[in-house]
Amino acid sequence: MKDGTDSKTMEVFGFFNEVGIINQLSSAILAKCLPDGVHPSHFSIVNHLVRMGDGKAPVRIAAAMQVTKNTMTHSLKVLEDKGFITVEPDPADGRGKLVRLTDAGRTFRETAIQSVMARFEDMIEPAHRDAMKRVMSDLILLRKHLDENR
Amino acid sequence: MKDGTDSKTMEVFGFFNEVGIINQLSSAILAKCLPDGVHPSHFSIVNHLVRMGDGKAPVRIAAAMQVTKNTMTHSLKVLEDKGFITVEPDPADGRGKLVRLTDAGRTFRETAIQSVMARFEDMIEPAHRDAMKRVMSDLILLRKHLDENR
DNA sequence: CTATATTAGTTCGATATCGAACATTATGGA
DNA sequence: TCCATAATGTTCGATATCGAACTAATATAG
Repeated sequence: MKDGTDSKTMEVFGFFNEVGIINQLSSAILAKCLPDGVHPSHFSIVNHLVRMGDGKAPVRIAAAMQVTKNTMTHSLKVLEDKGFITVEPDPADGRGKLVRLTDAGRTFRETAIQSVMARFEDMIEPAHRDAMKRVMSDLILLRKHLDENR
Repeated sequence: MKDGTDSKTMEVFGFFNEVGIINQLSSAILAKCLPDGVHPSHFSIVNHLVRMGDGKAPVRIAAAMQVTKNTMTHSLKVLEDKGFITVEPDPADGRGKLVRLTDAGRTFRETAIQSVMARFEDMIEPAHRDAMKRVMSDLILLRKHLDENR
């Protein structure tokens, strides 16, 4: 108001501001539930491979995770060193590689999820679950639109 | 479902997943609207000082931005080098410093906001503004709760 | 079939961020 | 008053991420 910003701008910035803070807080919580040396982004990659299926090319995972290829190269190296994934050449494309989960990777994900949910047990009350449910469809709408028009 | 995760976990992770993607996409858009060498986090600091008033201690800004003190030290150095802020010792507390905006800092914020909103003009339709308005109160509820219980 | 353009992955240098340890200054209780 | 405790800001080393340039392999146009 007093800074002269118009109402549309304040609405849009206000929305993205709330989203940014919630993301930061939830990432911080997740980070504390992960083993030392495992970053939330590493968890996201493993989680994605469990949910969407493994045997994917790094460039596909990078696109899904919204990071650059070089970042993915680095993250996959970390996950491979930890034994959570394997990275093999793609027999069908000499340029490509295929990423596959190991049992240790799947176990890591299960453990991490249990740890996070245990943390949330004391924290997320029914009212908050209801709020999450209420906003989901709109968030998906906005996410899809931003994703398609970036 | 097929991965055996229970429905509460899927709800909670689904919510934070959408929030994370939206945050990433909006940050990427903001980043492209900023001058070279200015990070979205730098914009956030200046924006915060305009909205909440300047003359604050770095540790206060760090708390508001949800980053550590050392990160704030670094970011303030960047902003000072760019001439967007001044950092002076706090006369009332020998340990502290006070951060103040310069005219260049305020101008930078105005320009950045105009640039981002111009980008959003072609992108955010009335339906999306409505969606943002609908979710705001629930997002604020969740943000406050997470913030208080971290 | 060959030359060009595109794609996958990597490497390099730079920046943002973090945790831990540190020096300096305030504050509060004996 | 004086010492223990806390708070502010900084420094250091490590990691995540990015953009740009590079190599190798594939795809496409002529």
